[in-house]
Amino acid sequence: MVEAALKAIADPRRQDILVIVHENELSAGDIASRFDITRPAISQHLRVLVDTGLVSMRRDGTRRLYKARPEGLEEIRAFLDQFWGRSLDLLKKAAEQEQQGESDEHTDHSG
Amino acid sequence: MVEAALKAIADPRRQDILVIVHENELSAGDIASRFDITRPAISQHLRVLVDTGLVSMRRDGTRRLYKARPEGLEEIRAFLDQFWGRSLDLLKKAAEQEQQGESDEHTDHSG
DNA sequence: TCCACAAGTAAGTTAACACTTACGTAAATT
DNA sequence: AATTTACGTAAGTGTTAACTTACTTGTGGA
Repeated sequence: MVEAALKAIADPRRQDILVIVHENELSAGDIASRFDITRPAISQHLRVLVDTGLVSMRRDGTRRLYKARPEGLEEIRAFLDQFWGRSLDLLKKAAEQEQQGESDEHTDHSG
Repeated sequence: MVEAALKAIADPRRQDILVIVHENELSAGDIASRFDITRPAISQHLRVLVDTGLVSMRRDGTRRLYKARPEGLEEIRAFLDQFWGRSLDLLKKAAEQEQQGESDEHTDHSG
């Protein structure tokens, strides 16, 4: 379930939508008007975002209002936290030491 | 660039790989042996993980050893943090209050 | 140098997905 | 009830990507 949210947030268009509905609760048409793609396409993205719990929706007459759902993002954060067992802090320190030994990229794979 | 990492981590197979190479530095073949899919498939996943900075690689004779790169994950976390402007805390509080008003799912979309 | 081992690369296949246009649906207006 | 407004759904298309089976590359040993 959280995996679906991760997949959902990986899409750049949905990222943009999330940013837009972050502070403002907006209608589907309003959201769509800010993009170059068609309204149905936005509708489908909104569907994904609602299904994965990243956005909530409520009806207002003939319109549908969407807004970001902080809990959804929080789930992703929690998932990433437990992802490699919260030993992140330890590994981070190791990484900081590593930084002094090598100042280049992570791997060259040029051969 | 971070977006690519997000996309990379969204894949369940790569998530599994990340977990495996989280604490142990393993060879490509060793990693592949833990999955049902073919070795080339794993090789391609490893390529993606290295390219997005989530995993590092070093050569050891004829083998190639992979291990998780905490910095990569950290970048994703940082991205999510700034994603909706760190006002997450405020929204989280709002969400906690919201919990008392509604105990059901985020949206029903059954109509 | 010839062989074996470890791994990446190429090319092709299938499925997923982000789109499109066309159509259906439901609430407000007249 | 018919119309308008706001939106979702259906069906089809092109592209991406996760796989497969072959093949190539590179390292170490006899």
